[in-house]
Amino acid sequence: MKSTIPDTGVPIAPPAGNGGDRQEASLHGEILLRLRDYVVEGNIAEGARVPERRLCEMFGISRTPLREALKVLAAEGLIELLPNRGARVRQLSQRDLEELFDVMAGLEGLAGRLACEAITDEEITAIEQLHYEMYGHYLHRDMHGYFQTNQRIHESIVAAARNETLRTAYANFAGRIRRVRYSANFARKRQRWAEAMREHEAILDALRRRAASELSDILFQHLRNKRSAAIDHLTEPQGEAPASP
Amino acid sequence: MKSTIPDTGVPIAPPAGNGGDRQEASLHGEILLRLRDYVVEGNIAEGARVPERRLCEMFGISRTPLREALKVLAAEGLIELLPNRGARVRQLSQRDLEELFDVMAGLEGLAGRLACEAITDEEITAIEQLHYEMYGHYLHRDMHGYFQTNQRIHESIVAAARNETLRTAYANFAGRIRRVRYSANFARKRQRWAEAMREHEAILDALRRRAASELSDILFQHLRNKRSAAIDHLTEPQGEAPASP
DNA sequence: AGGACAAAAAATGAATGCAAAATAGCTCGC
DNA sequence: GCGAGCTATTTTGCATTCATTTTTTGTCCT
Repeated sequence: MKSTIPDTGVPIAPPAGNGGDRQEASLHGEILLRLRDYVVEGNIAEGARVPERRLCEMFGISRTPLREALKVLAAEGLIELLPNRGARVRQLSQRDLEELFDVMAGLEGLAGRLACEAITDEEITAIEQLHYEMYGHYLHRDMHGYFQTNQRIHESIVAAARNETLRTAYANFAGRIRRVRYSANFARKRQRWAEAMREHEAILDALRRRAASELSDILFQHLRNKRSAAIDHLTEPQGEAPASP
Repeated sequence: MKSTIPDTGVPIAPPAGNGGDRQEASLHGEILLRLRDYVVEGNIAEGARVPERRLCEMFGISRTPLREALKVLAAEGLIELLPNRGARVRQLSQRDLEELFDVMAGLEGLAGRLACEAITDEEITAIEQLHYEMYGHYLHRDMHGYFQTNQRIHESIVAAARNETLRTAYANFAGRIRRVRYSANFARKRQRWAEAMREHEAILDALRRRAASELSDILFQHLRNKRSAAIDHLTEPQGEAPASP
């Protein structure tokens, strides 16, 4: 059987040797980054307890900085804090997911609107490149590649909005959804896939024309449709995904 | 006796008697709410240090829960945490304000869009009532009343969106801006005021027709114009506010 | 045997203690 | 008189400790 927390047996991680390139002076900041990733990547089951003690050992720290990080993650909506009963990975109901997708849709729509005001031709060209790359993945039925490129496109649009506040909020909500996305890959249906490609064409077109309101609408609808696909997938998960033999 | 708190001699604030109707089981939660209000209401100057020790005495608690609350407020963007140098009230640059207003504009646009899908006739009637009330304030040049009613209208639209996630995010960003709003009251100019009233008419009209995209556009633009007024006000603060010598 | 109650164990929430860093204060030199 | 350098105080960050609460375990009664 498989524990919710993979016991690596490893005597803790290097205190300062952070895996990525980012760095944090304070311990709680470092822990926050690592713990957030740990949760977002789905290392703890939905609704399962977040064991303070275990994590303290795992990170090689005391409870104080860990608990500080937990409070922040709770504020971000990744976990829940039950009084006197510890932290649990937040369970997203179908309604929660719908709400999250709608907020993401709104933020992307906003990003598109703002991007129209500031985006350069070079940036548009770059997005076009990504678009063709994604089309290639689509033709080759490369789900993973498609997904990644798709994400990069949306991130490029958000980046083009030139709004760090928006960027941060977007990343936050994306993290909450990603937790789910790890377990269930949406958009498996061919039909939806083709639709998504057409929508992306429309996005590019509106972007080229810097049609702010129109782009905002299209992006919103695009995410809305993603939402439907995702919810459908959760409702009837046996859709058509031929699991690897 | 019931308290392990070292008697500072100061009566401090009532431990459980919170001013509002909300309640929090845990101390850090309680402190978080109170400290957030304390900062949002502008009790600490922009960029000023947030004195841990002082606040601990003020709330009658130890540093642990206070520091947890500080971490959360930092995550919310209200304060900044400088490594080994304590917390400071976040100083919002003009650019930060622009970004915040744009995000608010996007969220309100989203709220309007979603509201069109779910709002009831009764809710619209209620908003119309508020609108007339606000119009009265406008005619009487009652800035404060106008502001409050205006806020209630926007909150009503957000509420009508039936999206708690959006509501929470909206409240968060609104808090960040409110901190500034306390010090500088925007929209002092008569012209902008009249414009805002007209925009509100258009908002109501679109809402009645459940014209989602249109309402989204109008709300975005409405906030965008508010943004301009605010920024203008900051740029030339000698507008008509007689600062104390 | 099954369930209820009680004691033990563990986990949580908050306070305190301690080392390191930063700020302030002070002396000394120019 | 003024500034550089050193020391002392304060402040921060984290670990540890203590009091409660929850959860588990064991026992007893029906």
